[in-house]
Amino acid sequence: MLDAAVELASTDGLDGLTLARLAGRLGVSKSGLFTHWPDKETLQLAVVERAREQWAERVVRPALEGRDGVRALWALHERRLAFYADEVLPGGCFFVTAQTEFDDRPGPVQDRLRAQLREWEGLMASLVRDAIRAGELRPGVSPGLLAYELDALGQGVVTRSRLLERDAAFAHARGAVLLRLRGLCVDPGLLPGS
Amino acid sequence: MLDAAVELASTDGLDGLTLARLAGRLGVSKSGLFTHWPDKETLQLAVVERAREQWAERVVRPALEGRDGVRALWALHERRLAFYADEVLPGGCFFVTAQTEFDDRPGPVQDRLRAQLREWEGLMASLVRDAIRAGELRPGVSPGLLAYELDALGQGVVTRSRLLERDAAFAHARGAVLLRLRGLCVDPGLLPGS
DNA sequence: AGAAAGTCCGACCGGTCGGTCGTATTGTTG
DNA sequence: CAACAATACGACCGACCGGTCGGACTTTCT
Repeated sequence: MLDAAVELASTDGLDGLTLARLAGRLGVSKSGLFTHWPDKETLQLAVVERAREQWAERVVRPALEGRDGVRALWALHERRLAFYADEVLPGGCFFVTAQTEFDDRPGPVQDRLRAQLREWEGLMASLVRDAIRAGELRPGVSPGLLAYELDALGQGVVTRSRLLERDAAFAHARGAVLLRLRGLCVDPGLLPGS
Repeated sequence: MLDAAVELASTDGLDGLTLARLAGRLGVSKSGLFTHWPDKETLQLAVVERAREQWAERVVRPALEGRDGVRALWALHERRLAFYADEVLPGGCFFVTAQTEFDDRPGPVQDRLRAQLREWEGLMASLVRDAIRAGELRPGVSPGLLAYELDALGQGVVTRSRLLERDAAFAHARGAVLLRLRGLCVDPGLLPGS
């Protein structure tokens, strides 16, 4: 049920997500939605939470299982690109849409999105720290900076694959991170060949 | 006049840009707007065009004057960050908002945004080619890939500086591109020291 | 069986949206 | 001074927004 809402929100935004359209898509009446959520903002918060679960299920968990350090970082990036390429969400990425929409609109929704972004970058930064500690990455690399790079390079593919040449955009997103990680890796064997 | 529209659109999006609110902000009546633009889509197109002019005036032109190659690439990035840091637009960046909003909404507005994005990345890619030809950058670097990297790393700061720690976000955006260009530069003296 | 609680519905509310229209005002031209 | 185009206006339109409300149906508990 919330999955349909996440799909709609990924294309039209959390605000463009209309109660009437969501109801129509679910085959229920608009007032029926109010049985489960008292108002739109509460529904938006539920949608944000569901999007997080979906991201954890389809990107984070499969990428991290059995991996750590640099291999986990790379798997995270590849899973992310696969999530976009498979068009799991029609709008590409819920978080890109929602963060852009709410980055200058204070309130509970922004607070939740901020916390989730912090958690996501924190995950990557901590994987970087693990990799340094394990001797996989050259010491001296800033975890926060590298997390920013990886996230920005991954995020950039969403609009670019839709507005410009799709295949080239994905190739760039993949190649950029691969180049960056290879440059920092003590043992290049941890990363795929090409 | 269109400047006010660009400002509003940078925060609320091209669709969230309401005729009534724009009229109120300009101190004119809503119907007065229809004297100049037949409908909202025409106004949106005019806003997109005005945003391009503003970007050309405040970022591209000052960055390119008297520079070329790597120095021009770096100046482009620093001008871009300054544009964001100075909060020229209350929403941070018109193009980030508009591209995210219209990347899955076909039509004349999307076509225009696509053309502008192509032009922007094309400019950077061609500067990269110039730099290679001039011997400033190591040969073998892909202009398209590097343009993607520079743009993604610059774009990422917009939402991140608003949702996370502002200063850290700008430092990351600056440091990431500086590191990347320094790694490719034959003569590091072309770039600032830190 | 019957009361209570949960679920969902259609009808409706005030407000805002993009857009139209008739009109008043203004500046220009003969 | 009169005629005319340009400009701006308030009033208004149908559509859609988020949200409310009273009633119908179903399930559960006593």
